[in-house]
Amino acid sequence: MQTLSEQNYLKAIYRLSQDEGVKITPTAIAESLGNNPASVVDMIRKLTDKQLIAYDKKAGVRLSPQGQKDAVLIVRRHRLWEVFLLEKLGYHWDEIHDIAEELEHINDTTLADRLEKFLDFPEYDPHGDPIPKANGKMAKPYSVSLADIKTGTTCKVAAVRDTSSPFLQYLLKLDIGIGTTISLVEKIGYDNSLVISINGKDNTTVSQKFGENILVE
Amino acid sequence: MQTLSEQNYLKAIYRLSQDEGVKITPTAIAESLGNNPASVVDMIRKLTDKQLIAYDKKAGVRLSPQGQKDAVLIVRRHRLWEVFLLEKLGYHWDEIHDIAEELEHINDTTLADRLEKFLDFPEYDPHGDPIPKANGKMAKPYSVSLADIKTGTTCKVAAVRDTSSPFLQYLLKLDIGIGTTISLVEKIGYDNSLVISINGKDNTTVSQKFGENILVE
DNA sequence: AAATAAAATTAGTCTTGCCTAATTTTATTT
DNA sequence: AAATAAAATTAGGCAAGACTAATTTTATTT
Repeated sequence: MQTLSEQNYLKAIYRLSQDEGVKITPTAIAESLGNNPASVVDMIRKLTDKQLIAYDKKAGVRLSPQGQKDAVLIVRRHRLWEVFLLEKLGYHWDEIHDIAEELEHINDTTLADRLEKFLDFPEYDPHGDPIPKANGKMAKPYSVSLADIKTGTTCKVAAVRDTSSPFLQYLLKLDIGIGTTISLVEKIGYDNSLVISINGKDNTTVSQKFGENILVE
Repeated sequence: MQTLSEQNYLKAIYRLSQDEGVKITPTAIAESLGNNPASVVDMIRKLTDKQLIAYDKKAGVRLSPQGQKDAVLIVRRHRLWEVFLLEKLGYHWDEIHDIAEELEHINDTTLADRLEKFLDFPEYDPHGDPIPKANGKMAKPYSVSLADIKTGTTCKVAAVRDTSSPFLQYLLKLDIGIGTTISLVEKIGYDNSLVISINGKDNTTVSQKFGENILVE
């Protein structure tokens, strides 16, 4: 098994690899973890030695089959714990990420499977991210954002891209959660702000950045 | 807050301080953690600087009020997680200690309290150890062992002193758990072995060490 | 009380995982 | 293509937390 740090690197690389066609560079990993690129180079060497990743200057960093498996397991644990914290312990969705970030590292052969069963095999976590099954398979993540849809369309919130507390608290204030109905009333050409109607209520204007962080179906 | 290592030292010192009247020496701590005494001396300095312990050559190591508080909180978390693992996830009592050992370090202001509520405020953990309340108070631990009672007496298993997997698996094989009725039929003078009857069934002979690790009421 | 044994401490080392500063390599402009 | 900017890498260092070996202090025997 890996150290805590190694696991966090694997997770970061996995997350970056979700943006298909984007090369995973040391700098990108460094930014993602808030570390110095020099530290990343060290860790790339270590993870390469352990055969968890492969690094090629041209292609960037890629997870090996084993690295992929390990990363997915960490993500699985993270998302299952998030469901537990929300559903069983009554946390709000803006409070669970950081705690799950610690819980995900607890490693026991049957823990994730037992937790999954206890939670009745949830498909998605409270932020709308699909939960990998024990075999590593999972539903396709949502990918269409509120900023992508056509003016006049109505959709439902399926997931959030940003799981940070400030963003989620803002959503709470706007009364937006998973399943909320949103209509895109107008796109402001000047700065791509979005005028939306939440659950059929009065119009609200939100930024492009905001819209990009809400995934819909 | 403390590092993982610091927390483990606090916990070890707390555990040792449960044997009243016994001086807590660097060597004792080292043995308890499987570390080298030299490492313990380093950590004693660090914890002293942080005012979590006080060290006096004569009196040995003692927890400060803050250190005591922190240690009890770790124990509280450990025992609550053990209840969770057994009752909610269906683990057996010989499997939970090591997992709880990791879970206990997860630090969030409300996590332990929420977990306690979710578990319906258990008083004892699956090994019979009392669970500290949020204010640090807890029931008195059981202290009379099977080796302490008089021949001919019948009692109930209240707790186990040894929570290691081998011991608990042995108990499983003997069909002994918390609440099991045991009668002490005879003490063998030669080596203090105990002849016992479990739940009124045929006699079994167990060692003195075994008897000392079973606490009864 | 001296001799011996045990415990505590110090000194120095190692690994992990991070850092900064300097340098080299690769990309992007002009 | 040369100049410049950005990214990657190397070198050297630091703190935490462990270790071993050597030394000093304290306890226990004889």
